[in-house]
Amino acid sequence: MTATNTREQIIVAADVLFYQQGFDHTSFANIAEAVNISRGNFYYHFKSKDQILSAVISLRRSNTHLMLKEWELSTERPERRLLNFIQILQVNHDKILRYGCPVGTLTTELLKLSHPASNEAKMIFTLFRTWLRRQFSEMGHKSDSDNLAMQLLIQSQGIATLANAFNDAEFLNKQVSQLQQWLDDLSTEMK
Amino acid sequence: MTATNTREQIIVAADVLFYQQGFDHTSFANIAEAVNISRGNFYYHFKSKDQILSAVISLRRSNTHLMLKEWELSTERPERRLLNFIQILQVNHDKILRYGCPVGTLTTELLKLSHPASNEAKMIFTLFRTWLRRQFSEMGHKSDSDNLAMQLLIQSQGIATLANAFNDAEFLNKQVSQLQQWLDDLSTEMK
DNA sequence: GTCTATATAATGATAGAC
DNA sequence: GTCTATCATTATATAGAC
Repeated sequence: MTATNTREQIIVAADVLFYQQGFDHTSFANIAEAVNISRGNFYYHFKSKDQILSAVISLRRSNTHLMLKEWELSTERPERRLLNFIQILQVNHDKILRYGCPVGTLTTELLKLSHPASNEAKMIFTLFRTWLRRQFSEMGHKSDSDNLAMQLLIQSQGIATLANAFNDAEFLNKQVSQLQQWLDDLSTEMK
Repeated sequence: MTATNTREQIIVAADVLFYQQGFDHTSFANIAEAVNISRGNFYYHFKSKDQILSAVISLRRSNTHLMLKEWELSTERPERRLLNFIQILQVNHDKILRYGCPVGTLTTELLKLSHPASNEAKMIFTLFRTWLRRQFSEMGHKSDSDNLAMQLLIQSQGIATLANAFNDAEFLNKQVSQLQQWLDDLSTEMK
């Protein structure tokens, strides 16, 4: 197996496990089992657990960045782009119910651990915030674009947390519909 | 030191530490240091770490129950009672910024750990949900009382998560004001 | 690049003296 | 009721053979 290959596999496996079990609770043994390598082999690719976390957060940041770019290229209409954001909750329906929002839960955990990487994790929120703000601005909501961006983040975080807590699929579907309606009202309002 | 006294102290110290550091990350050594007892003495009062968690959740449930009772006795007007709920975010301002919402963060963590006590933790959400529903119902919003209760929970969870992530006091204050305005509109709407 | 074997520290938990 | 001493287990991390 090539070096980059194994390294990539470790990052991807850690990404999933950190999401499902949390960072602190996930051990090298867990990741090693998922990738099918020995624990000792780890330290050829990463010097510490924190370095794996760094790599995972970098991956998430770049994936998020790519996703937002794609949404921007897929259509000229900002309302359509924003619809993509809302539909993350729908697309990742089952994962949200079981594990909540990957961005929110990781950031919250790292903050409680007083982990230095919490700032890096937070940047994913900032990525979304800036992108959302730009879409609202393009929609014509110049002056309150940041407020609207934060409203959408608040909603998605709250919905994910409660859908997870209550393990309620119907609730999740209903809230996504209400969010879509909110966005619709907001765009017709500007015409 | 009497048995109940030390036992109470352990529960209270664990309550704080679980909130600040998370359940999994908090060790007996941490709690022992806070209470100023030896690690061995623990097992006279609790058979396991899970039993301490159980006691902490029970305490939180009973405290929440008491608080809601008090709010109900303090005024006959449901809008005033609901205002108390919104103002938790204001009253616990600094804690929210540093550690997020105690109910949401514990429930989320226990779900990720697949911990059997997650259901008990979830009950605190249910306590709020039922209480909020009753207030909205008394306000005249009979048919959509549960939806409104969940809207308020969504907002408070989302606001707490993002205020924590961005460590933004101004954001928190502003969102509390907006929630109060939302509640105000909702109550004048019924007159 | 990957393995086995091992060092080291911390964890939850127990036993028994006082 | 509280302590010290200790056990078993797990964790991150290292050393060195292949």
